[in-house]
Amino acid sequence: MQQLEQTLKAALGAAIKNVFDAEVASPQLTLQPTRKEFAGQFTLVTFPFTKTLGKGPEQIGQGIGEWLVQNEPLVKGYNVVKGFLNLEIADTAWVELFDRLRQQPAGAPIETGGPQNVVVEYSSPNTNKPLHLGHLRNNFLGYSVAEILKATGATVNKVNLVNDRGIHICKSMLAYQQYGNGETPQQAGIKGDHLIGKYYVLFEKHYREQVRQLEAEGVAADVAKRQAPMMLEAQDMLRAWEANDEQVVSLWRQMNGWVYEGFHETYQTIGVDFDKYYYESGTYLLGKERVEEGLQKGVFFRKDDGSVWVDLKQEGLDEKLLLRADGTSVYITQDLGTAELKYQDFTYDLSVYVIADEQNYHMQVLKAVLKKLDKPYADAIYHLSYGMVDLPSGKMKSREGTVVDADELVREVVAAAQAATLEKGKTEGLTDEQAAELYHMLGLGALKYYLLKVDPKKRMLFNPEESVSLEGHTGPFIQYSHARISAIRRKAAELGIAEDASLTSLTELHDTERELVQELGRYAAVVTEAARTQSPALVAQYAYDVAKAYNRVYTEVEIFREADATKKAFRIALSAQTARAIKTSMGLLGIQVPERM
RNA sequence: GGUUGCGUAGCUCAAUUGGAUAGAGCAUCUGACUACGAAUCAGAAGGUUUAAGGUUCGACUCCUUACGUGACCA
Repeated sequence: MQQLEQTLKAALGAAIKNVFDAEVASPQLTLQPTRKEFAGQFTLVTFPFTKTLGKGPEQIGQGIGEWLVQNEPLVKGYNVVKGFLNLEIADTAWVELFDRLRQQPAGAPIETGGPQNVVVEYSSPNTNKPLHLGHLRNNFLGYSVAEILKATGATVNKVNLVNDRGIHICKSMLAYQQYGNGETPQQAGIKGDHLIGKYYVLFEKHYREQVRQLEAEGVAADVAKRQAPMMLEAQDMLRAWEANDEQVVSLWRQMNGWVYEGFHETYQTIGVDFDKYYYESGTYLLGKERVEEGLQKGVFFRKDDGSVWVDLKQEGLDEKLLLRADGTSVYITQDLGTAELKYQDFTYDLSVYVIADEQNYHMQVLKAVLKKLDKPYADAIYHLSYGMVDLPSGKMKSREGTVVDADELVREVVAAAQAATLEKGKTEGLTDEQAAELYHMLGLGALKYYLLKVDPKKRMLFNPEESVSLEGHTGPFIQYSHARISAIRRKAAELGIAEDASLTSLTELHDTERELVQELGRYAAVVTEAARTQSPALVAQYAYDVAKAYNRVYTEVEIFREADATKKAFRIALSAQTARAIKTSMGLLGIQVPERM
């Protein structure tokens, strides 16, 4: 389609030169798709030229349109509505475009001139509780953005930075030590991450009890929170951990090991993966070195109490703590170390951090601090800041128990897909194993699409009923379209109709066919834009548009009953190409599509 | 208090980055299966784009103010 637009733009330039004897820079010639209610496929807005050409917008449109019809074979007709020149492109051009599309090798990179060596950090869980709905949006986004960037020919490494140390981890450990009786995931019959989550909750429960007790004894609220025995013990444990206390470290290893097994299982289930893991326990010391470096360079300063700060007022930010008075690290300390490690490992020209928008300020600070340190990789850092997921009941709050657990949610969407499939009686001829695979594909397709179709930057509402819906603007709608096309292709194969027949004798298209070809032609532009803005939502919308356009063709024209052999061959080829477009764009979202459903 | 994001149909989301009569899905109503897969398609209804001003050929989009709502920083 780019070629087609290039040719058109060149012709438009020539038209303006010939009719109005003026030059217009090519970037000023912006073509947009013609709105449905008017004839044509491309529209030129002529308002911007009224000044330079000294004519009215309609006059300009008429002049250009007339010249194009006379001199440019691509343009078969035009109409002018106010300042809009609508161009009708000859069907032969659309057939040629289609022919080029289907001959493109699968997986050929889309050249965008964008970054070539990318690191995408996503997921990045804490090891004190299982993954929840918010992590799912994060995971699906990260995976999809990585795939989209790969499609532009970039080398992409997906990394997971595990937050495996700190006071919150010690809380779970402490509760386990006190109430666990050596329980293991195997004994308890639950996943390791859920087991640890259980003890984290237990900590909170007993801790709050102690705070209440102290308050009842007349201790002030903030003092009670700091002085509660369990909090003090957790802090002791953190110090012991940092001092490498053998017993504490060994418990930490054991419990984190259980969590990792649990996470791994979840990652496999939801179909995401990582090329490399980083652990904050392995990067925070390097971060401390960077703080030292900043002190030596004189870009950081030490306060009287010994804490280390950076002044970012020049950058429009504030003063920021980098190291506590007791020498222990804060979040940003380890982030400095991780950024450096990642650069050592991958020498990226783009480093994406998939992190919720509540950390906007933090990420600005990180980038600014790295710039202060004069790190070459500071500018390559990009915060893919996504909005939080709300529930119909409001915000998810772990303290109020309103958190939607990821594993449970996945089970529910798969069960819903199973129920719907059984109700429709579509399991005929499938083995139990194939059926289970299908339910999984559909359930996850619904959930992933639901979370990815919204602009990442925006906060979104999670409605449990809509997330498992299989109709309308959903993943399963698109999957269904693919399955239906597959049925057609199977039949075509049985009938011996080739998908790559020559189409040179085809000169006329049905309106719906033309619209579908135009959709198919947008693919490269959509991926380019999605990569630039790091927005899988654009790809999600595109996959839907393609499926929708195909379904219209399907009801409007006949395929196997078509008498004209060329038209029949074209429709089979169009079906095949549509299936390919659906499969690849859904693939960029991490969603698989079935052959039958 | 300071910084910052958001506000579009009853609900959930779009709107090619300043372009035409603001589009989809859900929900509601109507129509299309003895056909190639109805998890589909077609149609109806639904809007002062929170409000008021401003910028210009043109504003959901940019600017100002107010209101509502969220996040972050103390």
